[in-house]
Amino acid sequence: MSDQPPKNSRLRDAVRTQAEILDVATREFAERGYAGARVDEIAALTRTTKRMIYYYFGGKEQLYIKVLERAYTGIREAEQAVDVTGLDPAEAIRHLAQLTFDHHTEHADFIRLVSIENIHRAEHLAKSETLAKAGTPVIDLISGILARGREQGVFRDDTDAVDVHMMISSFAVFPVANQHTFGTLFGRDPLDPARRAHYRRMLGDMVVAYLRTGS
Amino acid sequence: MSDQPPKNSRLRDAVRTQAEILDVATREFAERGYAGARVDEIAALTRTTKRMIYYYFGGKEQLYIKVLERAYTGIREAEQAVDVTGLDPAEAIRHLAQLTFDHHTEHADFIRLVSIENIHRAEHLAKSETLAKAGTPVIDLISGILARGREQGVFRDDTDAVDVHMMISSFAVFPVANQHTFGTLFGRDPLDPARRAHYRRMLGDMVVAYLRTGS
DNA sequence: CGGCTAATGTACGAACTGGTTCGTTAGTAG
DNA sequence: CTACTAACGAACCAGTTCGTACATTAGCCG
Repeated sequence: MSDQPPKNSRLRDAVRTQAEILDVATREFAERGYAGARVDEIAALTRTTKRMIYYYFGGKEQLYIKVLERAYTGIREAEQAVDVTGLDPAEAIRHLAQLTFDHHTEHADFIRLVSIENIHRAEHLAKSETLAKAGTPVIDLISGILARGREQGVFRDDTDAVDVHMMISSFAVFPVANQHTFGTLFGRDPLDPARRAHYRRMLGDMVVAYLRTGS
Repeated sequence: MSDQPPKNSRLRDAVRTQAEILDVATREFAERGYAGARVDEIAALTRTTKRMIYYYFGGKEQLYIKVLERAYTGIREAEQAVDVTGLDPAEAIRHLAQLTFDHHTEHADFIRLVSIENIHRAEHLAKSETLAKAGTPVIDLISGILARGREQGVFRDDTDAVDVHMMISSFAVFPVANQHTFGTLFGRDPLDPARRAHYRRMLGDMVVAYLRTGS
C-alpha cells in the first residue's frame, strides 16, 4: 500500500489536458452547435484555461475538427469489429443493421455532431485530412453480404451496398436525430426503452423484407 | 394600360414587410442555425431595417419561432392534400410515402430547420402554441390505410401509424438532412436526380415489403 | 386638409466572444 | 543542482451582436 502518486498527479500533463479539452468540447459542440458553442465555456469546464485550447488546437474551428475526427473514429472502430461469419445473408444484414441501430442510439452526441456538420454543409469534414481519406469498412462488409445473398438468389440485385447502408442509417439515425421534434409533435419518445426495442426489430425486418423483394 | 400603382407601391405595408422578413429569416436560420443566424444580416437582406424585426416580432427568438411555425404549416397543408381514395392499401401507402419523399427532397430548408430545432431539443417548438396543438393529419391517413390493409389480411399488425410514419420519414429525411456528410464520406450525392428517383422507388418498395411481412 | 397613429429609419450602447500578450512555473536533461 | 523548455494562467483587446432610444413620416379618417 505505498503512496505512489497516481499518474494524473502530475500538475502538467499535455496528453491529459488535451484529452480533457476534447471531452468537454465534444459535449459542448454536440450540445450547442458550432456557432452556439463557447470557447470560454469549454475552458471553464476544464481544469485548464482558454489559453491551452489555443496552445494545443489553434482555435475554435480546429478544435471542432478534432472533435469530429474523434467521433467518427468511434464508429469506424465499431464497424470494424462487426463479425457476420457463419450467418446466412439475411441474418447477417439484420445483425449489422441492428448493431448500427444500437451504436447510434447509444451515441447521441455523435449523431448530433453529424447533424450540426450537415448544417454547415460538411465544410469542416472536408477540411479534415484524417476523415477525407479514411475508408468506410461497413461498405465492404455490406458488399460481401449482398453478393452472397444474390448468389443464393435470395436478395434483389438493383441496390448496392451504399444504398443499403443509407437505408439502415436512415432508420437508425432518425429516432436520435429527431427525438425532440418527433417526440413533441407525436407525444411519443422514440428512444423510450420499450419503443426502442420495437424499432430495433422493425429495422431488421424492414431491411430483410426489402432485400428479399424481387427487383 | 393605365399607370395604376401596383399593390406593393405603398412605401409602408405592414403585411408585406412582415412577410419579407419571414422569408429572409427562414433562409438565414436554415442556412446558419439559430445561434449562427445574425439579426443584422436578416435586416440587411430585407428592404427594411432591424428596427422592424423588433417592432413586429419582438426579438430573434420569437422571429425564429414564427419561421418554424410557417415551415411546419407548409407540410401540414401538403399532408392534408393527399388523396388515396381508390387505391388498395399497398398502393396507398406507397403513394403517401413517395409524396412525403418528394416534399422533403424539395424542401431542404424545412428539413434543415427541423435538424436545427432538434439540436435545441425542440425548446422553441414547445413554446409555440400554434404547433403544440396542431394535429397531424398524416397519422389519421396512415391509420386508415393500415386498418384497411389488416382487414384484407395483407398487412402485418404489430406496427401502428406513428411507427410507419417514422419509417417513411426516416428514409425521406435522411438524403436531405445528411446530404453533405454522406456525400463527402461516400463520394455520392444522395440528391443527384438519378439517384433520387432510385431512392424514391426504394422507399416505396421498402415500406410495402415491410408491411407485407408477417409479424 | 389637418391631425393622429401605425410604420419606419438612424444611431448608439452594453454585453459578449474569439483570440492574444505577457509573464510564470513544473518537470527534467545533463 | 542548475538551467532550459514545455506547459500553463491572468488579464486584456478588438470586433461583433442583440437590442433600444429617439426622431421622423406615410397614409388614413373625419
